[in-house]
Amino acid sequence: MNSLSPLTAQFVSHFGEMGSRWGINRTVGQIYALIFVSPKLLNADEIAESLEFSRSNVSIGLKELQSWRLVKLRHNTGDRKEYFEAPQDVWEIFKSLAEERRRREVDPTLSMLRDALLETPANEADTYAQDRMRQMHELIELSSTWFDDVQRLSPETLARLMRMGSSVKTVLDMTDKLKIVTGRGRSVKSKDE
Amino acid sequence: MNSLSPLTAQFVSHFGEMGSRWGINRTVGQIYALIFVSPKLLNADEIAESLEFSRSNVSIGLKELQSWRLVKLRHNTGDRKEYFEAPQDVWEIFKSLAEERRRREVDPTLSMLRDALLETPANEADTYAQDRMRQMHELIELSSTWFDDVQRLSPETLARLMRMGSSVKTVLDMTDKLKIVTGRGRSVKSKDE
DNA sequence: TTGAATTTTCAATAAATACTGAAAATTAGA
DNA sequence: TCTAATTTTCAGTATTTATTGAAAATTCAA
Repeated sequence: MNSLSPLTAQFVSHFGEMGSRWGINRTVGQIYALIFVSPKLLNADEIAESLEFSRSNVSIGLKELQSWRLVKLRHNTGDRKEYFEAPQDVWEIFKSLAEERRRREVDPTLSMLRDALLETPANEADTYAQDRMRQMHELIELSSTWFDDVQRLSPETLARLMRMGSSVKTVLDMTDKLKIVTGRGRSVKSKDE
Repeated sequence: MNSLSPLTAQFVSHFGEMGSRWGINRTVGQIYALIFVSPKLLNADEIAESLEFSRSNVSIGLKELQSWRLVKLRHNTGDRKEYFEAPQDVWEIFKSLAEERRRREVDPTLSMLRDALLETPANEADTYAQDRMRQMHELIELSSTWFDDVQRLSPETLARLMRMGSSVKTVLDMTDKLKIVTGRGRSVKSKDE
């Protein structure tokens, strides 16, 4: 890793390792890490130089990162090169990642499950299998629509919710009581309402 | 896939594909899927037979699944073979998965970041890099302690929270008002309180 | 303890994935 | 339009990861 400060080198190399546990590969992880901590926009040649990868490898990696919406392409005036940066807001980054994983992994699974649930079970075992698939479908559907909802909260509200931690239960209980008293909203029933 | 019903075959093969996008590999994904939808405990030979993998491959795959706490080992009376099953409760499964990912991916990253944050930046660029790392650390720390908290909620409370979706904001606002009126708890201040 | 049943390990091989350099394609200004 | 700068593609190679069969280790009941 040519001329990287020890601090950055450490970070970059950790992301390389982690990258491969993730779907993403080592190179891509390192490229991202480098861009993430860089105070200035970087171009592909600089990245290839710093990380000692071939130019073509960097090109492929950057394409991958763009497809995950983790890096943004920029142009500097009077320079034909393409420059890259990571979005500033880490929440934004987190959301892109989540959205993209959802698109690639969750949605296809939901769609497969939906199809499977429409089929007529051929025997006992199929009936059981279908029931398991139903449970899985329900869980995934519930958690992903919830994630959608939460994502739409303002960062402030979200932070508030998070800071609240498990004491959120008290709050829920409180509002249920209020609803019962005032008669507003539907009261909360058992799981299968 | 020997003698699997079309329904199960479809499910198993989807998990195979997905498995490789995940950290897990194709074989492991398929083994898990098969166990998940099976109405009875399965032993390694049955799995090898159904999926047409070598016995040793199944053995390795099962070890991997156990290390993720995704399958449980059982013994049938009067039979020396080891039988496997997936936990019944899909929430349990989800939690194991999350915990294990955390242990393997999140915790090492947090620890690397903490180390990096203790170092003295050598120059401008390092100062910036460290600041970016601080942002990342904060986000990861916040979301993982939150996840811990949420995980501790009863399934009912959790379901309640989820069903509530983004209207949770209204509830938070409501309680803030109550707290102000009654003077209980600390009021919620700006992000950097 | 022994030994049959069973699981695990391991070295060899196969398959998949990553990486490179060189050539082709694209781009934007002259 | 032409050309130099730049990015992308691609076929070949290297590396990593997955898979297997056979041998070793373990286990449990007799």
